[in-house]
Amino acid sequence: MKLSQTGMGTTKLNNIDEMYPGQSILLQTGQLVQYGAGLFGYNTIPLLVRRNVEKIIVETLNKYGCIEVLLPTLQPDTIWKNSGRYEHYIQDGTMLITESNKGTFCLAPTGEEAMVEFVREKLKSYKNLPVTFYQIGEKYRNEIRTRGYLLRGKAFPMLDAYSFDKDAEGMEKSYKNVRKAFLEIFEKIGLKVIPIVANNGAMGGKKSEEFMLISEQGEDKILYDKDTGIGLNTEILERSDYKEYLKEEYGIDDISKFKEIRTMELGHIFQLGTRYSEMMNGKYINQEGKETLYYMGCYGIGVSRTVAALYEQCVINDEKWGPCGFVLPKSVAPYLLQIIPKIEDAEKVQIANKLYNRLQEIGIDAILDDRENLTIGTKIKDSKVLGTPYLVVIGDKTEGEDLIIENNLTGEKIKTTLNEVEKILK
RNA sequence: CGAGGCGUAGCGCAGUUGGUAGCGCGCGUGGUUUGGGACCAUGAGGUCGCAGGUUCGAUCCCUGUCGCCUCGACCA
Repeated sequence: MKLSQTGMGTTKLNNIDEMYPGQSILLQTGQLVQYGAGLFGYNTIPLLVRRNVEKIIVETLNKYGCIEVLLPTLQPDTIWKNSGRYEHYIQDGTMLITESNKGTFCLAPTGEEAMVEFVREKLKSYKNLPVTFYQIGEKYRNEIRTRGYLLRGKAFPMLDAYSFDKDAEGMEKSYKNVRKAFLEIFEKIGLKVIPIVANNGAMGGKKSEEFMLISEQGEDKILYDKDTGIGLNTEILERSDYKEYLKEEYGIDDISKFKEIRTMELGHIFQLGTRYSEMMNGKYINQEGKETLYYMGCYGIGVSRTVAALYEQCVINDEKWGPCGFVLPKSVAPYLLQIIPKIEDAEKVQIANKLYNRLQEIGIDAILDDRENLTIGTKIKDSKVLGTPYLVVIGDKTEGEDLIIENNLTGEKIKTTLNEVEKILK
């Protein structure tokens, strides 16, 4: 990518939001654009980060045997009326609807209804079970109060997965499968996320866990035991049967040692049992030829929230400048290297172009800072604003094709040559 | 929906005890620069959120309204 073509200039940072410095920087530098409360547009780099996160999710779930599909977000109101959730979601204002001369349509806040409709045609026999379908699609929730930019918005991409099983035992197995996949996903992305006991709340069902990132920026409070790694959402304590619930479903006896910490909920998984199958008449034909209710599980990851959490986590907090940019982890950084030539020196520009073209040929995306009238210092700062993990300056100190690659995270400088750069980037 | 705060140039902000507006950054042009947000000169850019009211005159005062942010309530 040639930086001059992106329109993504940078600016001096001012008055960074103390609570969410990362997203504040994204907004001030035009990488995110706000359209209203909880409504955001993405410039190319955050968009590509989001795609990379989605790619990790897709590849991992596929590896765990899940099947990707895509369901419509704009849905006829009938499927919500049939499931009985229409009134609830309209009353609490969560679901947005749009009227037309062809009837009323709902902007789906979640996907259970659509998924049960989807499998109705596909999973007629026990021979088709078990299966887990998933999609990554935009969800719409008219939140009463948005919060923390992308952390709680009104329109956001969400991974939602649904497992269908013959019985409770199968459901437990599917649940564990996705649970493991989720842990792997967050590990690959580079976020230390812990699964904790959650209240299954409005979703009903049996067992439920949330995938939490420990962070003061989160809106959840959990009780957590550092030594055992076991935690639970404080919402649980509002249940009258919480002691039995913890003991029976999770084998937790004693929570006296647990300490309260703040976290950000990035994912949530549920064992639904037959509750939704009953509501939506989701049935298959069993071995005896009888119609039987599915045992379902559902699983979600807030994709944009994960991207926001990731950006917030990799903010550079400079002693002199304060929060002044990012170093994105290599696992999701769309561009690994920022090439900064001394633009007035034709020879250096030529070397920079050669490097850029060569990397492009071998499939490594780099940013070439071809903007004029900016000092090299400014461009180095900008590599951090954009979150690029490595930078190389091609200027007066550069001799021929010998290059010095700088690691933006560690500050380490590594000598290499134009033809061997990729060895360092890997 | 309860409580508080804020709406002035693309971004971040001043300001006018009422006489239609400035600063820094960014942007255009000319020049000097170029290894950790360079500098000089010169330009462009605003219905001061919107609507009423008071006034000779409102961006400023009053009323209403809309939008945004934070805390609370709520929440797959």
